Amino acid sequence: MKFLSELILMDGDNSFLLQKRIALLDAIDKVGSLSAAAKMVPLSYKGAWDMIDAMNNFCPSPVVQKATGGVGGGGTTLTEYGKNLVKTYEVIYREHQKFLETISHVTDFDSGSLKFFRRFNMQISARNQIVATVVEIKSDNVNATLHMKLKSGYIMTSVITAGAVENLGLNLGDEVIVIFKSNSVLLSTDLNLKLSAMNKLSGIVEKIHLSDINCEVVVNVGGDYIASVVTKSAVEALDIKVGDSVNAIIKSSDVMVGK
Amino acid sequence: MKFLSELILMDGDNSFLLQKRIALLDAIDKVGSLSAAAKMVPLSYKGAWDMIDAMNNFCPSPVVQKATGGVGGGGTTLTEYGKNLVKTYEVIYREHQKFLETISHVTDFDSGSLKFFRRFNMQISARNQIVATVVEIKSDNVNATLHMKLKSGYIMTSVITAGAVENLGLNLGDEVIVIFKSNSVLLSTDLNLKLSAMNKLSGIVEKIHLSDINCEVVVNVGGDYIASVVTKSAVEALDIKVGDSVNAIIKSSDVMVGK
DNA sequence: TATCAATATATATTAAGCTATATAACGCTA
DNA sequence: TAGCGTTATATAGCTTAATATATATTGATA
Repeated sequence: MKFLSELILMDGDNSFLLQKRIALLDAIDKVGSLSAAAKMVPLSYKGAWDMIDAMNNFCPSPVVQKATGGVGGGGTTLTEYGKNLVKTYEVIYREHQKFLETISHVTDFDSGSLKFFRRFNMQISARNQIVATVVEIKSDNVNATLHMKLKSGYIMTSVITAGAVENLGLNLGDEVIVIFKSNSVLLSTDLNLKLSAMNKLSGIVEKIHLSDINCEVVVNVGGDYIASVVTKSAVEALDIKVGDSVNAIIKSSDVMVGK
Repeated sequence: MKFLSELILMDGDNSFLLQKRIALLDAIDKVGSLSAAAKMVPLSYKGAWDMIDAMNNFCPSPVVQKATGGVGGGGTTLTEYGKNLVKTYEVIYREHQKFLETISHVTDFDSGSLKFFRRFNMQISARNQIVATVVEIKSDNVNATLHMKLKSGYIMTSVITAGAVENLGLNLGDEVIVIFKSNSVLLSTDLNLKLSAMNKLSGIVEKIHLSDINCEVVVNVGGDYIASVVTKSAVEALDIKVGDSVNAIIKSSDVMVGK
């Protein structure tokens, strides 16, 4: 979807104009008329008309459908494509704002470099990335123990270095991402198993994906999906099938935190 | 450094103007004169003068030092502050471009959401994040083995899911970030130790940071720093001191990859 | 002290974009 | 067929910002 980034983002010259364009689309969706939407934004009718015309020509698919004449004189409505454009813009805009906020914190003005990490804007290979809220922080000189609450209600524990807590600026109540590799996830069918200092999450097996040696098992834990890679023989020994109840077990030292 | 983000980034209305401002500063630094720099950008003299005046007034510290009269008529030179501004802008600009490029790939236009991860723009708690280049990819249905070359020449191995390789769009030659927790790093003084399927990196102990129970040891491996957290007793047993040669050992399944 | 090339400052012109306004075309309804 | 509120289209006017241009000022140097 390269075209989208060009329309929305590369337009750095005047992202302000872009915001008006999206506001216009949004208003059209609400009002059903270009002239009325133009007044809402506000924008002159011709200005609004030119914008829509430009977008319809530029986009691979029209953004609005216009009707002239008829009862009520006609009207303008968003196409499915136009609605997607608005929705996508909002996602990207929010993410962009977050980017702007973050980068000012991690940039070192005096040296002209990124303070902690060379790149913080990246995707990582870990399959398991779950949103959570920090509910407790315990720290000594070297290590810190974090407790985080998932939306399913489960509390997860992570042990990371105290330096990392400081670098991330972690505080109680922060929304964070709990990260762990699928290799770090063990499975157990003994639901009453007692373990210390471990994360134990009960869920339902959603999907099983086999290869010659390994096996990826996806477990639904209260709406969050956890991927586990275990050996094929382990799955056979436990006799795990889709729909079974299982425990996903993750060592707290295998759990990382992102913010 | 909140002010910086306001100057550089919040100026979304006309980041184009901003680019001109930076280009002007850069030209001044090269030429040593405002009028000559204005011609280079290009920009009218008054336009350039107004820009500089605005920046000098807006910034907490002047951006340039101007001299009128004297041999050669005077001149304009960047202050230390102005030089930092240019340097910092370049870092942020590059990072911003990367952001723009990435977000168009991970945004799903049809649903208006982020495709793979809810947030990819984050810092993570892992202390060890080292730049490397992908030199080999072996993949089966579930797992993939990656070989990556550090700038020090060492090859590191990572085992991640095949799905992750696909999501990240990993290819040979890509620049990636090797990520692992300091808890996953073992230390050994037996430099000839043979291990299979492990990452073994020789380096020099740079720093030792003690607490009651744990101990953080920082090892310099050919210019890259690797942090290891081990128990205090282990450090005492191995008798590790700053300046010693040690091996840092990381299981390949503990190594994550970021892009 | 005259000279020189730069800064400092003001004014008129140009360019671009948007607004305001007017008018035509349209097609359903009563 | 007359009425309506909308889209479609053209034009004149306003606003803003940048440019072009001109002129004064400055201070070390020959």
